[in-house]
Amino acid sequence: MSDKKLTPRASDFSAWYNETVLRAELADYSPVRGCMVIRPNGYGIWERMQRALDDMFKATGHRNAYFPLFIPESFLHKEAQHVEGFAPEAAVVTHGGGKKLEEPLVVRPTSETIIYSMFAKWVQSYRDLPILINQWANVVRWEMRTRLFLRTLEFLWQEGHTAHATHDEAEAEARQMLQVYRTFMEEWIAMPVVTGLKSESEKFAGALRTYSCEAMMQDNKALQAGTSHNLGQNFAKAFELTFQGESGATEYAWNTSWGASTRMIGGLVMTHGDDNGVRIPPKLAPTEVVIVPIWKSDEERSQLLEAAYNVKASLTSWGGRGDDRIRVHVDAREGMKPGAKYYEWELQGVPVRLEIGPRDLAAGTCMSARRDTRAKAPLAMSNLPESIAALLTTIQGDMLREARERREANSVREPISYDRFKELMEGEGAFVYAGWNGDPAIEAKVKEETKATIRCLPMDEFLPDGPAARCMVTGEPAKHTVIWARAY
RNA sequence: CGGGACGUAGCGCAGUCCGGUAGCGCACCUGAAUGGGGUUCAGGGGGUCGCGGGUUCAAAUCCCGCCGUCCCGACCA
Repeated sequence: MSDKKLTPRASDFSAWYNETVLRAELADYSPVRGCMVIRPNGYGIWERMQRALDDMFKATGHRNAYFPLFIPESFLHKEAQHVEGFAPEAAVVTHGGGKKLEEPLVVRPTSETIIYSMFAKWVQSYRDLPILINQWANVVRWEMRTRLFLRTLEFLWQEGHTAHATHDEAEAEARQMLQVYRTFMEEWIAMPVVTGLKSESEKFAGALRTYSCEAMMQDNKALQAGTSHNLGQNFAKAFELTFQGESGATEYAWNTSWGASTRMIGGLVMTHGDDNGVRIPPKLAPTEVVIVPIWKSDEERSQLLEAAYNVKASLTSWGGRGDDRIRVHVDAREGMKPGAKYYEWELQGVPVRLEIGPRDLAAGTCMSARRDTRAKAPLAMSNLPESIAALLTTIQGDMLREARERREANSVREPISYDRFKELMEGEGAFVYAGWNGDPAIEAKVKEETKATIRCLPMDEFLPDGPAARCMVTGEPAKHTVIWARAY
C-alpha cells in the first residue's frame, strides 16, 4: 500500500469509498467492465448476511428454491410495464452450441416471469396457496454506469416470490417482509432505515405498490437497501396463474416479490466506514476478535503464542452465546511489528482487538481495543469471555445509535421553503420530510432542478400537521408526506 | 452516444514538451538486527512502456490508426 492514510472522507466521499473497499480487500475490479469480484473478506460478510436473512425467511414460512438463469425473451414481454422497465438493461444470449437460437434468451435481471410461469403449473386450487418461495441467485442488469457493490452489471441477491389467494394476504406479506428487512438492517448491519411506499414513478416495473428501506449514507445521500412489492394480479394475468376458489370460481392469484442484495455491503461501508477503513458491526464480522501477541525474544514468542491460543480457546469454547461461538483469529505472523498489524485489522474492520504481551501475562490481563471508538482498556483474563461478549454487544448497539443520531441530525422535519430545499440538496444534503400534492409533474420538476427524488412516503411516522400540511413546491394543501433526498 | 483525462513492474506513479542503457515508492524474495501504534540496514527478482503501422542510425518519447479504462453528462423499476 503506497499511502498510509486513506483519502479524507470529507473531501471526496466517492474516492474514499472506492479506496476503502479496495484496500480492505472486500472486492476488486474484474476484467469485464462493471462486473466485480467479491473477495473472501467481502464474501465473509455476505455469508453472514445470508445466514441471518435465511433464518428470518424460514421463520416466516418461506422455502428456498432455484430457477433458471436464462429466461425466454418472450416472457419478459408478457407484462407491459415489466418489459418497459427491464428490456433496456437486459443482457441477451443469441447464440448457443455454435448456432443462432430460435428465440433469444435473456439473462435474468429479476425472476418474476420465469417463477410465475412455473407457479401457474403448480397451482390448481386455493388449497395450493400460498406459495412462499425464496431464491438466492445472481442477476444481470446492464447499467451504463457502475460502482462497487452499489450498482454492478452482475450482483448477488435474494428474491422472494409468493402467490396468495387474496389481495389482503399479499399486501400483508409484502409489508411483513419489509419489516423483516428493517429488522435485519437495524439489528445486524446497525444501519437505521426509513420504510415507506414508493411513488408511482419510482415503483417496480409491473408492481401495484412498492415498499422500500431507505438508509442514509455519510454523505447524506439515500441508499435504497431493500424493496418489497405487492404485484397485484399483473403477473398472474400475464402468466395465467389461476386457481379455483372455495366458491368454485376461477380467480387470478396475487403475487409479491421482495429482494435485497450485496448492495447492503456497500451500505455497511458507507454507513460505518471511517478514515482508518471499514468498521464491521460484530454480528456481521467474519472475525469478531483478533488477538495480536507481542514478543521480543524467541522465548517470549513461544510463551506469548501459547497464551494467545489459550485465550482463543477460552473464547471459542465459551457457551454463553449458545451455538453462536465468538469468532476469533490469532495473528501469529512474524516479521511484522504489532503496530502494522493493528492498522491492517482496523482497515478490515475487525470489531475488537486484543493485545497480549509479557506485561499482560505477568498481570493476568490483556489490552482490548474497540474498532468503532478506537478506545483501549485492560481486561482481566479471569472472566474474559463474558467481558468480550458484553463489549461486542455494546459495540453493536453503539454503532446503530451513532448511525441513527447522524441520520436524525441530517433530517429536516420542519417545513422549509423550496429555495432552502434547493440550497440543501446542492450543499450538504439531507432527508427532507415535506408535503407533496401528489402531482408527478412536481416530482419531475424537483428531480430536474435538484436531482433529489422522493425516496418514499414514510410509514414510520405520520405527520398530519407538520410538513405534510402543504406542498413544499406549490404551497397548496398536500396529499402526502414524502421524504426527499439525493440517492445512489 | 456527447465532453474531458489517462494507458510505463502486482499497486501507485515519474520519464513524453526537447528521441540516445527502463526509473522511483509500496509490495514481493534472502539475511541480520528490531518488536506495547504503520521497523531498520544490506542484497535480490520482476516490465514485448495498451496494440498496429510510419518517420529515424536510434522511439516509452514524434506522426497516423485502432483498442481499453476512468471521470462528467445521458441512464439507474
